[in-house]
Amino acid sequence: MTTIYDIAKLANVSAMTVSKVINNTGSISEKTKAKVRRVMEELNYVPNQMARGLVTQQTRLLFLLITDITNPFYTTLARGAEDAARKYGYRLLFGNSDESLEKESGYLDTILGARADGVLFSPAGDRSLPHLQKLRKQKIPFVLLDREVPGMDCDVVLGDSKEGAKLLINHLAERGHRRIALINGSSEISSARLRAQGYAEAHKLNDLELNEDYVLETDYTSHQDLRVMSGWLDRLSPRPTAILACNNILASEAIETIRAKGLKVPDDISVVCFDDLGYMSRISPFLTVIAQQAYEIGYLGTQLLIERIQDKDGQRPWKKLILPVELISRSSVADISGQG
Amino acid sequence: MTTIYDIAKLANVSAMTVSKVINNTGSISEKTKAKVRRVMEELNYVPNQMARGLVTQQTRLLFLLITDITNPFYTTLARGAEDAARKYGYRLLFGNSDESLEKESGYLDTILGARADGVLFSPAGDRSLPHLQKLRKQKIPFVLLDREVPGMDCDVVLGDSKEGAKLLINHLAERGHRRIALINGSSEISSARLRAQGYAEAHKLNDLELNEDYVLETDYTSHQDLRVMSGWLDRLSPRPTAILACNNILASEAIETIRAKGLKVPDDISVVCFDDLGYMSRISPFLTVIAQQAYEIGYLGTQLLIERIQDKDGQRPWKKLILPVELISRSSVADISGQG
DNA sequence: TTGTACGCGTTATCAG
DNA sequence: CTGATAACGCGTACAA
Repeated sequence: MTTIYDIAKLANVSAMTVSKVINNTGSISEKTKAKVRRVMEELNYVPNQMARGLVTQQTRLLFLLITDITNPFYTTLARGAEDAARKYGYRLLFGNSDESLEKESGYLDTILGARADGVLFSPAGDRSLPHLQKLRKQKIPFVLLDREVPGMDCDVVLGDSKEGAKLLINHLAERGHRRIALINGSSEISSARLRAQGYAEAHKLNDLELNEDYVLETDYTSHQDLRVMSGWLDRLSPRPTAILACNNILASEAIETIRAKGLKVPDDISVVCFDDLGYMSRISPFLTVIAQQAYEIGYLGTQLLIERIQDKDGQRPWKKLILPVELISRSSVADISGQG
Repeated sequence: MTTIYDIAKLANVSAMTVSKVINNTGSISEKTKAKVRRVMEELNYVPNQMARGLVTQQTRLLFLLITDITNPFYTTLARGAEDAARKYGYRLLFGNSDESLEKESGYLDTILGARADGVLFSPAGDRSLPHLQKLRKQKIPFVLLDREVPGMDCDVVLGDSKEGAKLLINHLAERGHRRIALINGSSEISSARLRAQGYAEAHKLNDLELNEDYVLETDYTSHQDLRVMSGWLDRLSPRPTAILACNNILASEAIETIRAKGLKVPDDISVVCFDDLGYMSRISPFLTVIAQQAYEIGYLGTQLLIERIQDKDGQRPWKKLILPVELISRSSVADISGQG
């Protein structure tokens, strides 16, 4: 591949002159600049970022690790991160951990090996802690997105999970629901814990009875979810009149489970969940959801990260941003306040 | 950051020995290996891939460039690519060009600069040709996904767009539709052209009249789409009884447009499109679609790419894989064969 | 305004 | 089995 030496030879200058032209450092006559640039064009020269990074000790590369690339919440978040990165002159690369600690670890090696300048990290769960510690030890700045990890002080940007759960329960309670089940993600995920808390608190506020059987903990994205849900729902007696699913995928699984039993949503069971479905909601405005500001979480997180990178070894305190959520009411909830 | 020299010093060996332990090259006594490994653990050592890549001239990094990260078609494709890459010991990074040649060009620089071993490329359109030529000139192997680019001979993996369009038109024709509009993507995108062809051919086969006014060409993902569609639909007289949208996003916009006029889908206008909605289809099994084998396109494309990479300067012919599509019939099509 | 020497962290080559 | 040396492509510091 072409190097600055190839360019230098053809342009009859030294390699250093080429380097200076590329980086606009030092002072080079317009004439030489033009000449060098012409040769670079001809040879389709692209600076080797590895060599460059090796000497400058920075890559201007940001890395975004998300846990589910098929979830509109994360892809919208990615868009926000991308826009912010672009604005500040950084490049952004994505990785998808698929909720797996193992895959996460693989991406960590990629990140560490590539010496990314910073990382936007949506951790698979609390057990991601060692991964974060690794990052910290190598002094690579990172910002947690969507999920916190106990034991790690750092910048975080979150949606207001607890408040979201409360809004959802209130919404259901207002419509006469008193038996509301919760299909939660793993309790090793901070947002799932917060949502469970909101669920519980809202129950007290609305004077609803809490029933442990009504709470199901699942892995996100598990292929077993459907089977587990089905058995769980069968065992529930009396049947809940509503289900709060902790993300859109769980909601889709819940709906499939319900329908497989010949029941209808919302006639027999209402379903609400966290995270909107992007433009898919336009096609069938069905699910009542808590919409998080996904784009903003990505955008603000990236800004925070870049500030950290640029204010090297500055000792200002960690920031924790909690963005408000919004309830979008559609048609997956039945009003049963007239009955019973 | 820790280097092999730090390790070497602490382990009382030379840097070379450390390198050999890392790469399992040469022969090192088990004892030294163990010692070196212990020190690496302690210091959380991660090899610098930049330095490594500089000397080995390979990165074992693959790059996947997609045009819309929020579209389930591409994210499913990404999953397939990821799995294949992992299987063969490569790392996969994503970029999102957002249908923009400019952003695509930015990612191209990243890819070229990072000296990726290979690229999975879903081009923004025909005008991506110079980008591909750049890649070719630098001898970086690539495989085109989902879209071809005229003038560029290379490996390609596609869904069968023409056949898909035909299936959709046949499906509509069988249900009595004779005025079917087409909302297409830019004619600078190969898949859009093929879909238009399939649309036209199926019209002839079904003895339907072709009406140019019934064909709308849009940018994918344009914010203007909604306004344009609205005006276009108003001008159509008589109104089409069905619309074929060339991807799921266009379909969502079409549906929104239709509903904004107080019309119903499918009662007043039926809507079908390309690409399924992933798990979202479970929530509301509404849209009748042509499902492409997104996962397989990603997986096979990656396999093809890796073969190319490993069989360096082999002169075997380019492969063009066209994967079959499947029509999934749901409820966005009305049967009007009984009426007039 | 331009060029030389050196080092970034690693591996290939070859010598011990 | 282990180590010294050069080289990968580039930028910094300094010299010319």
